[in-house]
Amino acid sequence: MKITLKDGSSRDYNEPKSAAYICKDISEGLYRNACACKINGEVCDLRTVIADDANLEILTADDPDGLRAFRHTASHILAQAIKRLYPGVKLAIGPSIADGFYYDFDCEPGVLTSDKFDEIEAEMKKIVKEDLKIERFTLPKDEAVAFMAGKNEPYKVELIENLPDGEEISFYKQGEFTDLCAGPHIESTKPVKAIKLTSVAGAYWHGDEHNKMLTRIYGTAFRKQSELDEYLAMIEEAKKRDHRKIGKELELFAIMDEGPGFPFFLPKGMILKNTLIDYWREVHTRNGYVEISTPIMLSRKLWETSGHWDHYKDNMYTTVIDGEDFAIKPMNCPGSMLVYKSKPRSYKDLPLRLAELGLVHRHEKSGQLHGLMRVRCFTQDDAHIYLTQSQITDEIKKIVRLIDSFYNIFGFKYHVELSTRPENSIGSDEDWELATEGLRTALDELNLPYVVNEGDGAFYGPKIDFHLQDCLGRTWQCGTIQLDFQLPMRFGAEYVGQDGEKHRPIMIHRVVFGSIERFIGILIEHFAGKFPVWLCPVQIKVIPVSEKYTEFAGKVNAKLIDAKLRSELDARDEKVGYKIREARNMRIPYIAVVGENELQNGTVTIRRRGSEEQVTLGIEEFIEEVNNKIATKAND
RNA sequence: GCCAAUGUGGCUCAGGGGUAGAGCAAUUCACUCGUAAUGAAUAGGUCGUGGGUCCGAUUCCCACCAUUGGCUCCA
Repeated sequence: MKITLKDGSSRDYNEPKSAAYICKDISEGLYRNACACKINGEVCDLRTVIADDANLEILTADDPDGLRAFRHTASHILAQAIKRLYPGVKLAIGPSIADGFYYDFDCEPGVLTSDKFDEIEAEMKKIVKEDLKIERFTLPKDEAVAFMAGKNEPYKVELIENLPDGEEISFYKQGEFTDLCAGPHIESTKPVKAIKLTSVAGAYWHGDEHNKMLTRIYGTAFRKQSELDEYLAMIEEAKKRDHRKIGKELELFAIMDEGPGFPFFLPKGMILKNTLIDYWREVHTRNGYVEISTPIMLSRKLWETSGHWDHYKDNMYTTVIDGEDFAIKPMNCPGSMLVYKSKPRSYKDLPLRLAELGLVHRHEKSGQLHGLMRVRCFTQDDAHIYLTQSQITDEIKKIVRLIDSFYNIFGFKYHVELSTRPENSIGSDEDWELATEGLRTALDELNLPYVVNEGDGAFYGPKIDFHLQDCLGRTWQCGTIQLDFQLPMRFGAEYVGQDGEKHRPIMIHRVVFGSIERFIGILIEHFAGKFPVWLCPVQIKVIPVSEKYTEFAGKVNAKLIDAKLRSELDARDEKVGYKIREARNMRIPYIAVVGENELQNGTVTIRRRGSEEQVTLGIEEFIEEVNNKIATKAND
């Protein structure tokens, strides 16, 4: 047989050989680092025996698939250590994940807690040192069930029973420990030299909250201690960008015990928020949107018509006014619908784009609140677009381009998901089909890569979601575009067509920021508080060298404020160095120092954020520089 | 909501069965200063809340609230 390698070279063998054998044949060094391989493009175990001509690629821990195999082995080592230390614990599942691995265990409460990590890690290191050879074997399904039943592992039995009949079930054995596993795995426990358990958490069996909660231990693993140390240092650095920490430091927002999930915007955070909104208004006006504002609280009857009372009631805050039920709006759409219906509409009005910066309230469960990212009241930069079926694809494309252009300003990377019909939904199959195809077509025509999220749509229609990343790589849904045939029908919305007949419009719900609160959270973490100048709550700090120059500094500051720049005077009786330090800590982009020289010449000596260099400029010249920076919305 | 951890002055944190400490911030005074912390003094906390155990609780136990990491859910 002929084995073709990644570099195009090939090797011939007269009899079937394992990938591991061939790898060793290529190079001992490569073999030492090999974790898995790709045979004809498919990720396989190194133990896989190749009998025919094939393309072979050896995967090391530098390759994502190789690293996955490596860390999957680490998760087995964790399970083995747990079984040694706590034989009564039952095994569930243990895959590798983006930054490491986890394993789910069923145990009595309090058995597996983070204070046991030292002990568990010590046992894991022992297993690594033992250099246990990892062997793969398969069993027919019934024997596999019997095997795991014999080991008293009910979760494994359930997993096997759910596998297709007639399939050979694969197992991996290392020393006394055997686990049900599809693989691939590395060949021995020995290379897993740098392991760290990172956290413990509850996780439902099969991810279903009706099932038992298991204990999940998260960890990560590398080939070298230095790589692990580097990773942990990187995580520590990333945590310094946490919007909750920076939000406090820069006095942007606060969340008080008196209002869990209800953020307060402080003066500086309010500038950030308003600046974003100003820009948003400008762009939307330019793009044919008109703005409305609808009440925060509306009658139960409205929510019954919209379907929210039946489908969203657990998340709504309600009250009683004059003996009648009211709900605080969790969404803006029904209000928008009433505005649409407030007068007769013509086909000439469509697409009608009604935008609203709507403050919505949703009762999120206590455990899911997270700084500004997940709150109980937030401002959606909402818009509802009423249009005809033939206008759908074009309009969706326009919105996608709009969202893309917004995110590009900040340099955000995002990924797109298309979510389809959920179980708890309203509307006909035909409408769902039509709506989903409309979204799909727009994405396809724009050549935008996306993943499909089956069953994850809103109860009234499918959606396109835009996801942004926070400092730790967790993704948050921000922009979304939802197509809705239901609400226009429920509310009996109409327009008069060219034919003089009444027709039903289709509705698009869309947000760009998503929630302004969440978007600001992402913004803070993305820039680590070093916002582009146009967004900075304070753009310039004017610092007099001593009290003698406070008056002059005040004049400079006033001039900057007159030029519509956000400038602050630091008139405190402190040394220059002290005030500079503080201005830097506040990530202020321009520090303007004035003393005798500047007083004589009518200049300012400035320091730009990120630079130690001092430049003396005329005041007008400085104003021009800052204005240019603002106009371009440039990031640092 | 579920699993686990945490909760000490405005902030960051130490301590610990005999009713609390540091640094920064604040206030006052002195210095009048040229690019990442001038010095001194003063003030500030019933140790998240409510119960319980104990001669005595901030410390131990229970409940609740909030926060953090996950799960589930979601903008």
